[in-house]
Amino acid sequence: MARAGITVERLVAAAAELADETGFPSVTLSALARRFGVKDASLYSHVRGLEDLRTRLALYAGGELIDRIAPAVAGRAGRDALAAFAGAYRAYALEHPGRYAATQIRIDQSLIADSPAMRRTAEITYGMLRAYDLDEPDLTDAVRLLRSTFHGYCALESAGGFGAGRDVQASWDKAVDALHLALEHWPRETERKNTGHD
Amino acid sequence: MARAGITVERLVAAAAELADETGFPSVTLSALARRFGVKDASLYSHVRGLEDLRTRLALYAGGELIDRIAPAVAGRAGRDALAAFAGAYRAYALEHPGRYAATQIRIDQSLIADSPAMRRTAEITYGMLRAYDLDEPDLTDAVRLLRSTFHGYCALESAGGFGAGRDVQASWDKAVDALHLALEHWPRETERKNTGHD
DNA sequence: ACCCACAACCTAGAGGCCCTAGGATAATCA
DNA sequence: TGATTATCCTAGGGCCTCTAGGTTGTGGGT
Repeated sequence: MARAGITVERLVAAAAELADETGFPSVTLSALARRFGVKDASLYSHVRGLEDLRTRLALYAGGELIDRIAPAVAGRAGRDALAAFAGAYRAYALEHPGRYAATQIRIDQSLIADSPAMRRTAEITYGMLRAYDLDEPDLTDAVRLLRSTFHGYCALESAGGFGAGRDVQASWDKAVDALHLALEHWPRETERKNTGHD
Repeated sequence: MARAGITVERLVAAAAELADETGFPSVTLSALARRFGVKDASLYSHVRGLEDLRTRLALYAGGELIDRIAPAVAGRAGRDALAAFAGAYRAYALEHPGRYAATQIRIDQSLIADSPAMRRTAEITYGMLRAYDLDEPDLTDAVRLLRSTFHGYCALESAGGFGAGRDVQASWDKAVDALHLALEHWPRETERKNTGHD
């Protein structure tokens, strides 16, 4: 009997496609097995279970996302960098709704910590904020604000949370402008407190 | 055989409790039936199915949320109103993670449109922004920014997305400050375009 | 007070999912 | 080539949704 030639990598890649096609919640071991012409029990040789697969997918998508953002931001600073970051972020979220949804799931904090993608994301984000000349804890606060707004906007948009009356791209551009403005005139902390790289 | 006395209202209320206790994804018809000491098939007399229950829960939670926000905002304007809105929003999201998660699910747009909770939310949100003297389409853009940031922050926070290094409440206060600043110095549209109440 | 109709609940069962245990076989390597 | 290992299998348990159709408690009409 010919073998399907499954590897963890192929499994995760197929899961990513499946997520974008049918939505993250329906990336299931059964569906994946079906796609490989294999019984679902067979997948347990490659993956510990559904949760394992999903976290792998999350890290995979997180890597893809930052691989899109990094070149967009490269060589830019200030407002340009912010706009590039935002644009790449949202583009990925819209093009790959399933993968993007995967990045939102709760993951063991330790797994996140030593994921190269996450380190790279932190580097690039904090690097982008250098132009605004913020000190801790304002830096961390600013990062949290950016992440929140970007994520919130994409989540709401791809969930159909915005009405159709106003162009969604235009609102996004405005939001980025507003964030740039907020970063430039940031309400600074007078005294320095502890840091805590997000 | 004594009857359990189930109604749609009791069902949704129990689902809300269950959501907060064990997480939104595990609010299931079986679990709910178990809680009422009833077979799961019996619930189909009150609810069309799982999706029906979940959307009811979403609308219910949305109503609770705005019922928290409304009194907090009442009688305030400008920064005060914004801070009150933000505080009530986040407090609800943190106290009732399951219910809050329910509000995030994708719902038939028509169901949302004629939900009184959503109308009330729109009223209060746009009312709160009156102090900033924005015209359309900036108004809608501002609403989208606020919703995005609030939702994104709460989603990330309750998903454990923020490191422990910096106080989460302090970052939130800073974000609200930054939003207030952005609203005050909003990059206005020169020409008027179409409106589209979100 | 009684009967009827309806709503509330039941059992039975199909189908999908996750996951475990243990068996068969293809690929690989000594 | 023969042994080992990784890949895939069948079998089965548990939990889930949902449908079809049967029974029984309850309230309204007479």
